[in-house]
Amino acid sequence: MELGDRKKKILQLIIESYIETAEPVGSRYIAKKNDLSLSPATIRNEMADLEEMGYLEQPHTSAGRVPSQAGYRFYVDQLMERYFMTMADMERVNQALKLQTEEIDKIIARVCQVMSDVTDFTTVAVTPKHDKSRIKKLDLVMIDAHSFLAVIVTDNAIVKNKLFRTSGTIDEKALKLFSGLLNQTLTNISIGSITLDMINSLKKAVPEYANELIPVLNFVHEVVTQLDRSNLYMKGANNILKYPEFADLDKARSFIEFLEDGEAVSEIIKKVPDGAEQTSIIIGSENNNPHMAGSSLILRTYKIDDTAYGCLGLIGPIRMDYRKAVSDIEYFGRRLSLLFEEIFHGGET
Amino acid sequence: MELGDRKKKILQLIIESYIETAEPVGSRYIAKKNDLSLSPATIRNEMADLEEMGYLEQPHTSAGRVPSQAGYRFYVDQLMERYFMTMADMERVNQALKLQTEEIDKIIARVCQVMSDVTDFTTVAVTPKHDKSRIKKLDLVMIDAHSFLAVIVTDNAIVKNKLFRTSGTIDEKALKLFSGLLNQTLTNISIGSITLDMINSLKKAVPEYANELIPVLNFVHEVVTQLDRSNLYMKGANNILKYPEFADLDKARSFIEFLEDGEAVSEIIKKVPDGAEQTSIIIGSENNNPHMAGSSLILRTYKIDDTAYGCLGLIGPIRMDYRKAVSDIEYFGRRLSLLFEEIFHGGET
DNA sequence: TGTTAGCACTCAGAGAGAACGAGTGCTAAC
DNA sequence: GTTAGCACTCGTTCTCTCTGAGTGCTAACA
Repeated sequence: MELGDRKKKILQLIIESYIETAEPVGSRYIAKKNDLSLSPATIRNEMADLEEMGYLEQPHTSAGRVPSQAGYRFYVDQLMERYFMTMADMERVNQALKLQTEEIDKIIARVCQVMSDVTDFTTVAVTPKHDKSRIKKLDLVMIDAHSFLAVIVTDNAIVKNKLFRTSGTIDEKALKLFSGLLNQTLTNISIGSITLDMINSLKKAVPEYANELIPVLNFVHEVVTQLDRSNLYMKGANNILKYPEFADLDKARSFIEFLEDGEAVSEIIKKVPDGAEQTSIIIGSENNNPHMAGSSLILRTYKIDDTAYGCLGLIGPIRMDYRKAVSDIEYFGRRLSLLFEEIFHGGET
Repeated sequence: MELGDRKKKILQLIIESYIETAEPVGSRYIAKKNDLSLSPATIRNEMADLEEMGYLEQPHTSAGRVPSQAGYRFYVDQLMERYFMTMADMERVNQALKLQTEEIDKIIARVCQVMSDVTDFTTVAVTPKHDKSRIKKLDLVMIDAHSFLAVIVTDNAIVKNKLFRTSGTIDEKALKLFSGLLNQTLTNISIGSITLDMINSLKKAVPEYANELIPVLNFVHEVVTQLDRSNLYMKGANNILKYPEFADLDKARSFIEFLEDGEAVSEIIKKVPDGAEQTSIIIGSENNNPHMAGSSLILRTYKIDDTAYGCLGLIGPIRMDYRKAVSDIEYFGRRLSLLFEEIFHGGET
């Protein structure tokens, strides 16, 4: 059966009312609420049809209707109107983002935090893999006679460091030698192409300093592996406590624990196609994870540079305000892409 | 009135039973539970006395007794027996801590996380002020013709960095000049003694490069201010959902929000005397914050080095297992002090 | 043919009251 | 000083009824 305009309108009204109030919607309410000028009885007929088609459900005989998962899907695909973020929220976002520039990952973590504050949802953010970036400089800074610090800087300004203690005393000269060696071999090639063999071969280059060098090489390997992987940030997991869906405390707590583990969410996000700035809406059980069957995800990719994309996400109950969520996340995604554009190709700071 | 041994024993039993079950404790239960071999009636007399003295309270006539704040205080000061952390928990802690060495703040954040997992409490950790540490090296790494990265390394291995973009092109020579200038003036003196004047005076040294240098100087100032301040980490705020005290969802949520703000907790921790490794127990309204009147804090200082102390904390309901909490936090404190001892004065890595 | 008024029916939720039982304080006897 | 006995309190739980929002169906209407 094809959905007539009137049915569409009714479905939309029901869904939007339910999103707002979390209460089953009755025919009377719809009849009064708007300009269709139809009697409750007529609305009831239409609602019965919509239920038959699978877009609505009835918690029990004497309750109103509630959107089904298919109902939300139809709404999101065909009925949902565009929403615009309020100026106040935009201002808030801009304020939060205009703080000092810092490490990429920290910027992303902060966006995640702000997004959770603004949207009242649990937010996640995946940092890009840095397998395409290159080590720009590998510095060994002497701290005292028994310790030095290794600092790795990449061409997209990621800095990793680690302190080392040595058994014997070390001197600047040995450190210079090491760092020369390391810089020679490992800089200016993409992280993804650095292999364990390459790193290991360096061990043989200075056998007399092997004791000191091996831990440094392990560190390099660790950093390379780390950068080759994307990272998941999650903020505001306890925002779910704001939704009546999670009024049951045990349910809420175990869901928060499940979320904070991060594994499952990562799994879902991985399936988002890479390489284009776009928004995905995953409703309820569409995510194929029984623990999250009652939740929806809105995902949005963002661009770091031509070789790296990351992903932002909102997690909320199925009955979430998709209009607002989509508009919000798109704003954040755009802002973030823009910010990186500025950082990497923009004017002066 | 002085507390006889029998009264003490009864008080202890009541408190420990209440800590375990969160249910008011009746006379029958105490009479049966243990070897006092007294009848419920006798226990009731004693309980009435203890209530009169202010150590116990009655939620209502027909309920059992519940410890008062004064009761917990007396328990903590005089009755509480030593408890030893289980080997399993210790093992868990050691596993979590033996991962790679990294930035001090990150180690502390991780300890905070592990502590929250092991204890089921909300945990906080204050990183030490680094006002006594010194800038060891200030490096400017050229990234491309229009950008460079400033990296600051302190003598206790803290690394801060920031990316800068320049309007004109820059060359290695100018960067060398800058970094020479900066290193000359700012290294090897304690962070606390670096003044804004000192930083500003550098602006005049190379007027021709002022445009490029000023942002860097601002960054230096920012880092110095940051290091001069202690940082608060908080983990497991939603652990409070595990306690029946927070069965009311709204209460729980607003308390979590209040906690995560961090301000109030910082305020309380500030009052802990610095400079010695010790445990403080702050019960209920003793913390002087109405929002936290229903919670207790266990605080433990730890030592980074002779000039810097930090603080770990557990936050839970007043009815918390003080025995276990104290033992746990002391173990973590000791482990952390030890870890830093190793990092800064220990053998090889 | 679509719309509507009318009506019987369903069922969750609120409220009232009764029964229960855990616990108390007091008294009197041991 | 201790304990058995007993009346009393009061939160909790259960049952029952009542209420009202909402439904589906039927028959009349435009």
